[in-house]
Amino acid sequence: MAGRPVSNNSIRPTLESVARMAEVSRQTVSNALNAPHLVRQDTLERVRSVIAQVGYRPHRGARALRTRRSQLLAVPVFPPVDPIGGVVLDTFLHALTTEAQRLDNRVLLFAAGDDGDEIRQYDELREDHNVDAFVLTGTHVGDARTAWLSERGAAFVTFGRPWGTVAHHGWVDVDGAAGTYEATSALIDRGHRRIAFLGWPAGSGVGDDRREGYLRACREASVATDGVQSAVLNELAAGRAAASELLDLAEPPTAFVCVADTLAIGLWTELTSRHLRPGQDVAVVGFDDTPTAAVIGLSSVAQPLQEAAAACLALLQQVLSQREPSPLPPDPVLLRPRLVLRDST
Amino acid sequence: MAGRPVSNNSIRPTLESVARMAEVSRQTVSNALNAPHLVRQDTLERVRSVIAQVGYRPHRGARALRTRRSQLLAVPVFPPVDPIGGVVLDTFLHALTTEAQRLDNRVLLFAAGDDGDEIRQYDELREDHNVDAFVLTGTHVGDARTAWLSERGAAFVTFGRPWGTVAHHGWVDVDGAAGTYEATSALIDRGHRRIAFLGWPAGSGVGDDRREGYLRACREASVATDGVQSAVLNELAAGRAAASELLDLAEPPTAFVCVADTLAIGLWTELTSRHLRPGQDVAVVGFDDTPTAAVIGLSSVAQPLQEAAAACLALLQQVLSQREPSPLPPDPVLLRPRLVLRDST
DNA sequence: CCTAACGATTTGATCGTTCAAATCTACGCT
DNA sequence: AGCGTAGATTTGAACGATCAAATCGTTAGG
Repeated sequence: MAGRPVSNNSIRPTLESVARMAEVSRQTVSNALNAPHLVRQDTLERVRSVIAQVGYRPHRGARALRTRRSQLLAVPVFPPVDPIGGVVLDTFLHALTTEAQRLDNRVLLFAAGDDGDEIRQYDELREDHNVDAFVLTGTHVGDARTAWLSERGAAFVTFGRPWGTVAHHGWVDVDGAAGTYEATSALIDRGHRRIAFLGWPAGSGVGDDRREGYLRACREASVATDGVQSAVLNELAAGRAAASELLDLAEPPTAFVCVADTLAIGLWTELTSRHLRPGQDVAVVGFDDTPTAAVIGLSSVAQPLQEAAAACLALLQQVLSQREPSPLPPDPVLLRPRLVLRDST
Repeated sequence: MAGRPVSNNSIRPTLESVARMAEVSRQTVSNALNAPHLVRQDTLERVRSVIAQVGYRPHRGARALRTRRSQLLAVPVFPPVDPIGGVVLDTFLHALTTEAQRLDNRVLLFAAGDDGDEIRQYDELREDHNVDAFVLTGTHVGDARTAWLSERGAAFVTFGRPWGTVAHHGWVDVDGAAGTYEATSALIDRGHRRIAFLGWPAGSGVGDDRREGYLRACREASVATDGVQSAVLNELAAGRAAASELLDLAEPPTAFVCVADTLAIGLWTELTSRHLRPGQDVAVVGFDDTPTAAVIGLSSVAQPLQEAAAACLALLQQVLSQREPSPLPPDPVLLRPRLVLRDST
């Protein structure tokens, strides 16, 4: 049975102490760890056995000081706003943390208000904390943050496309249009010909993208879309009000595609108050596959957040592996979301 | 006179470079920063002006290597489970991050499954990452984590009482009983004499505590509690089912106190499906004041999460300021929650 | 036989800071 | 003058790792 790490002196083993014990030099131990191919086989085994025996683990602070690499990833947290959809970012954060751990990295959190504040944080995190890279979320039109980071040659990826500009950096995103296209198509396949879209006001990137998928599916199937599109803020009450209006039409929709679960659930409350049963009387599909959707049986388009997080880290590894800030960014990753069908469809 | 205008572009200023420029030694600059009282007034000013001029900021990695203090706080993240109540921990995490930043610290995230896994993470975070302290959430009966940390003299606080044992460590918690007591009393004041409690199964610490407040308020007002108490898992569906049962009683409750918003909302769905209007036909009070509660107009008991986070950091500062692990922990902090009355009461 | 080349290993310097101890200066006191 | 002392400042040595260059031992080539 392999020996468990022996706590010899309560004093933490260092490269030096391991070296003495294995009767080699510091650097050989270091090589055994970081560049094993430079070490002769028998020496390697001897060193490794001592390392295992004393339970040596390199001190990351010391390493960071020398290499200027901290193995730290900075990620922002936001004040909770959206009661339903907020969980998306939380899930992403959790996935990112897990993935980072797998790659022997860690996530350093920071809180920021506006973009300017966030940029100030970047500066501090880079300069003082030696953070290797950043993951940005919530990219928007005219994003000042990416420009700032690019100028300084900082490594970063965004979860979200660089809306409206050419990408000078790596990014990962979910193909929202593909998601709503699939959702809408599924409704059409089930015979619906009057399909409404509960969306956000134009100009939001994400919202426009998701609406596009709905429109394309309808166009291809020659389903009319006039008068059955709403554009409201991402709030339960707003969703409910918009839904109410659509249901009052002379020819009300038989199905709804929603830009987000938050709006879908707003619609849901309106339906139940009208004694309309979701799924039987009116079909509904949301977006984001929040836990709430799962609980109430709402069909929804699920973002592959785990994969998105993994992709972000893969891109970062790619960027970080290059010595100097590369002029051309890595290929962006666009992930396909998955339609989760439940009782509401 | 000052030396020639050194164009130290692009290269980060260090103690050494600042020292040269101010014509003093490294250590004097260090003292100017960390122990100004050791430096003569005029020297201090000279040094400070150079620091400001070149924008010097100490390198935290180097400092950490020497002082064995990283200014880092490790906090766990959990996979999102509770769609409604999960936001509580998120809010707490955000508050913690903000507070930590104010105190020139940062939050390092880690993901863990079970307690054993979490303990393995502690080890790594302490030994390899030099993390100064931990904040634990979700304390439970027979918690293995606190014992492990205490044994090793690690600095930590828990957000949540050490249920069932004597505290060997600092903790911050919210007085759940006080919250449900206040909620129940408010219902009694409004004339309710048949008040149900939607709670969790016994043995959960938090759940028992909150139930206790309800029981005390009823006892003091001679309101009966037999047959109107449920104990179910923290899920919407479970809450709804339990509520349904209670509403079917010969003499159904006119008011509900719920151990969590999740159950309250489960009850809510049952009410609306029975055409009972919350607030008018049946009074409801939840717990946690989640955004969902705010949206639908559900009265709820709000935890002061911002203050809780601040209190956690205050306790940690206290613990960390002592040279050696103190035998007696700092005074625990028990915060009073706040009853937020809305339409449902 | 000499030397070049290569693989394996060691040595010295360095990252930027703080700790611990040494030095220097000025001043008051006998 | 000599001495002790406190305050201000400097010096050398860590902290624990990696980088860059030097060294050593072997082997192959001419």
